[in-house]
Amino acid sequence: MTSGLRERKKLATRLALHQAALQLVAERGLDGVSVDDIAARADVSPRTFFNYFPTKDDAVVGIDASAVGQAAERFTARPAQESPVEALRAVHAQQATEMAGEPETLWPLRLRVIDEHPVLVARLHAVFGSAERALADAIAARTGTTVGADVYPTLLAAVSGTAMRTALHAWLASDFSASLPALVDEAWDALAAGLPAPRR
Amino acid sequence: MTSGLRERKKLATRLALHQAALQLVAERGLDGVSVDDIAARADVSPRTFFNYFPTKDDAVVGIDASAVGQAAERFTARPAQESPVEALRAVHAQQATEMAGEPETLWPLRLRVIDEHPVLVARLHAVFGSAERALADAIAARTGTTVGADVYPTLLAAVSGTAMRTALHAWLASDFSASLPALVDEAWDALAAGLPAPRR
DNA sequence: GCGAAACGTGCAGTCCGTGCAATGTTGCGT
DNA sequence: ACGCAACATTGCACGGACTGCACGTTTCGC
Repeated sequence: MTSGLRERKKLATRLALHQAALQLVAERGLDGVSVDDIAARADVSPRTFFNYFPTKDDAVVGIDASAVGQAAERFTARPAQESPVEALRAVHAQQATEMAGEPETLWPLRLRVIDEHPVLVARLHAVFGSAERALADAIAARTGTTVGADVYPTLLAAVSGTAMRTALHAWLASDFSASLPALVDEAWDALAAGLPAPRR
Repeated sequence: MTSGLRERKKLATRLALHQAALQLVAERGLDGVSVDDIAARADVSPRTFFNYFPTKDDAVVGIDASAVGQAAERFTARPAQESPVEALRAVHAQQATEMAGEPETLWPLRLRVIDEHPVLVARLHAVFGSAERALADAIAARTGTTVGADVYPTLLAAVSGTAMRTALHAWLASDFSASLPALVDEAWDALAAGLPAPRR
């Protein structure tokens, strides 16, 4: 499937750099860590670092563009009779489960580090942003409109990103004791109801 | 009111730098413009540039933190019987009117330039982000919850930012021929209705 | 006016990010 | 097994972003 020694090595190096970046920044803060430090811990030359990430910040966030188109593809693959919101909820449910199930500490550490550095939050937004653009096209296709003619596709795509980010943030705030899928669901419940003031 | 020669000069220099940055980047693109170029056009030394903006990108975006808390304050000032969404709509309506009425070309140019550079979009998101944090607190106060206990305040604050950004983007896409307040309203209609698929 | 505080500026230095060219590794055909 | 072609790693040199510091100049409150 993944085949090739080359491919595997590349993936391994990329992950090593990402984890080195995460750990170091968690210890010393973003400004206390240089690209040279990260490269050193991952056992590659500083120059090689930039073959894997265009930016120090990107190495810390460590989400590749390939995972980005995924959401739009999954959305398109959902049964046609589902409404856009229903389809999105299903996609998010799947993603949330995957994130919560990964190497365990990766996402928590990532989120903790990102949350402490506004620059990285912005970077994360940028990553989501390109996913949302693809998603907007997919939504437009499903509803028979175009992104230019109607606000709906762009709005819904952006809102879905917001829902996921909010859930991730709440997950972090709960110190990862809450269930991520449950938080995602909660967010979508509020959205689907038109954001009414919560009863107390 | 604004008093002091010092204050006025500072404001003027800040604006000069921002506009210099905008124009230059519009002409040559973000990478074609150096801080020295911007400082030169605004008639200050390169070193002085950094007394006004922490970053080249910030000078291009040019939105100060003072305008940021504004949304939360206005929200809090709304009559108490309004629901959170109603109050937010009112605040956004006012903001949209102001933006559309400003020096005319400032926002259009800003949006055009920002939209062409993902890095700047991220920076804009960061600015909105701090506004949203303040807003979340205000929303929590209004609904009698706290930001920690419930997703609602954070979610609604983030969604409101999304609504405004989406409207701004649609405004840009219409080449500024559409009415910004109308676009904002349209976005909120969809949100308040729970984001149903648009009828065709 | 006058002293204190704020502002503008130059200088030196660190780090980020990139193009280029040399060197080492891997994959593949024979 | 061999050698060549493709690709990955690395060092070097460079331009630009940003910061701390020190010094001269301007403005403010009295």
